Amino acid sequence: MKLSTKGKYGLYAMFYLAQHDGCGPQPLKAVAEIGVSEDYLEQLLGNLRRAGLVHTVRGAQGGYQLAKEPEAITVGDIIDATEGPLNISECISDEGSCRHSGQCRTRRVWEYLSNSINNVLQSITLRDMLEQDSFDAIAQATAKE
Amino acid sequence: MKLSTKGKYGLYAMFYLAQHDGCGPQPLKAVAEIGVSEDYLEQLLGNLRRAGLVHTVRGAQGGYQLAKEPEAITVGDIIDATEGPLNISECISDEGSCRHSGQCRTRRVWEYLSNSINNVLQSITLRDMLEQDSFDAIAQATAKE
DNA sequence: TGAATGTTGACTTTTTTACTCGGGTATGCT
DNA sequence: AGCATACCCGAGTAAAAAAGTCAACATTCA
Repeated sequence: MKLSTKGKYGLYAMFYLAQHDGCGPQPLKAVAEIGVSEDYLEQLLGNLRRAGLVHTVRGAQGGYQLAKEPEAITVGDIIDATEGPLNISECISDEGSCRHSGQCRTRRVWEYLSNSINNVLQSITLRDMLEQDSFDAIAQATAKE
Repeated sequence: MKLSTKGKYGLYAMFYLAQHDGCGPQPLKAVAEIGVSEDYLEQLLGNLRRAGLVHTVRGAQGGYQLAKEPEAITVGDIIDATEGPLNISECISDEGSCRHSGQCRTRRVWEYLSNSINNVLQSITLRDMLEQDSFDAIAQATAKE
């Protein structure tokens, strides 16, 4: 189970925009400094725009900027917009795919897992990422022993 | 982000073995009733065996059975054995891949997410799945609102 | 008008998934 | 011993998804 590059670059890009929040629109070329080709990044920012997370200004001196305050954007929002909704098992989205009795028990496991992941992703905002201490407080709960 | 069929069938198979725990070795043909070809299932059970989760008996009247008590096997163990270890971002496993300052902030997010998912997966045992009430108690904490 | 910048959809390449297949090895039964 | 019932292993393959590229277009500013 892993994240695709879309979610990864998507978060890099959004964090970049959060760091430059209030400095006017950032052109694609600047955002691409995070280490991804402009052509590919363009697609991701398109998804983020359609999800209402970034605002764009076309034309010269245009670019991308956050559509909301950093505290109003969660990591979950970003992953959702770039990777599509979390789908651990089609068992959860497709009602018809569960036939065997044994499978219904596992279905509850996927459900529980999905909920847990979503809760975690929704609990972290871009503001938390900007402020080291804020994130530390969140992360502390589940640190490795 | 999604699970592959390996993890899914792996859990189905292990749950099947848990249901037949103490009834002697279950032949591949019987386990395949969960709805997967014998050829494919064989691979998955091979991984589960190498991970020490199932015990096999070769020859006639042979088959597969749990290597430990159901309460000693977690969903995390099974996913690990069949899908390989959780790898949200190579940022966490490969030390060299983190160069930009912005990426290091996101790295902590992946770390936190990985830990959270592992905690959830490790918290559910096959015994919990066998006993409905036991699972309900675990799942209650993160139910949807 | 022209340079800078975002928009769009199609296309290609690469990687991963999800299998299948064939030949091997071990064991129990008669 | 011989045969049937099983598990064991690694190679091969087709389909799908991911990752990235590209070309033509639309918008805005100076």
